[in-house]
Amino acid sequence: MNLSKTSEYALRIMSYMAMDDKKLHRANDIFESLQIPFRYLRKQMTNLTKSGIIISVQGKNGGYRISRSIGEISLLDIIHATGDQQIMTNCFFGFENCALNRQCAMHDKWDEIRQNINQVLASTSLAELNENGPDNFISNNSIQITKNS
Amino acid sequence: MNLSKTSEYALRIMSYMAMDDKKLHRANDIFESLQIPFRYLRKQMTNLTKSGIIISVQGKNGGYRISRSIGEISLLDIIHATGDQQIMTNCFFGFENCALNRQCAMHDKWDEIRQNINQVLASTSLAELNENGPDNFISNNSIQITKNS
DNA sequence: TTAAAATAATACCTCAAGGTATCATTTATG
DNA sequence: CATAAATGATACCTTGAGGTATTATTTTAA
Ligand code: SF4
Ligand code: SF4
Repeated sequence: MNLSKTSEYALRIMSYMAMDDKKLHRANDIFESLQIPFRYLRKQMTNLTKSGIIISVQGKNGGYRISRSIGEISLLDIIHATGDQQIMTNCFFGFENCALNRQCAMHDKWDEIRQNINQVLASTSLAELNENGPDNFISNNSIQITKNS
Repeated sequence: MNLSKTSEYALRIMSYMAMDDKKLHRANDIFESLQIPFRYLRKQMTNLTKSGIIISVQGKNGGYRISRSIGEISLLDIIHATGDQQIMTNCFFGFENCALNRQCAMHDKWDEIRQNINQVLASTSLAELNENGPDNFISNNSIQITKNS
């Protein structure tokens, strides 16, 4: 599997924001804790805003805030918010149009794997994530990317 | 998850060849049953040859043959043969360098998912695939891509 | 020995995801 | 009001995976 990098970023961002979920987070603060190129992060923040999963406040002292209770936001919600709708291809072999007269040996196995992943992502909330080591998995070590304004 | 398209193609190719595993298959025959762009398929055939998972015979009446018993070739072997060494990123968030003072809530869940997938891929052989609907999952419907020599 | 039928090698093209740069807009505050 | 500090919009650049095109090589068989 590969989540798109964009989804990985979104997951980092939301997890970070969940650590102080009522706060208005500035893009700059988020940048300093995550390892995401600054301008790309900025772009994605407005994307996430458009998706409705966060809200933005413009102007001086502006920033972003999680729009719902972190107990109600699943990791799958976050992935979907980025536009990645389907995380794994339906057919293991990548066929768009399988005849499916009778299923091949991989069909059910693959289906099971996909369901398993979906179940984990759908049942894990930001709140749960937040209870467990957010100060760790958010690599709040020193910044590794230079910002360049 | 996404296997690379190249890996999906390799899985199709090997599955197809496994249907007649002692035969010398011409690239052209393979092309007509799978939905893979012809020239790209040709390129990949020589790649697979270099990897050793198939052997090639040049010249007129040449072609490709599976190099080992299909009972000994796992789907994971095929994926590895394409150069895709790691099918899922280790860290769910895509961090290269997680501090890991204490693991975050996703670490074990993600690990389990990865192991599960690996286990399925490593334990499913071409032979098993071949017992179950190869005439179906190999979309041997009419060709959908034009070959252009 | 020559032509045809196959694979091999090499170089190039294309496109979307990821990333950057610039300017515009909004808002707080002195 | 003017400035600064924040986000928004827009356009562009870069890179690698996927895909094409061309030429070279190997082998069979008429
Ligand atoms: S039966 Fe096999 S080939 Fe067909 S869609 Fe399912 S996994 Fe793909
Ligand atoms: S603990 Fe969490 S953030 Fe760290 S490597 Fe594991 S999954 Fe990634």
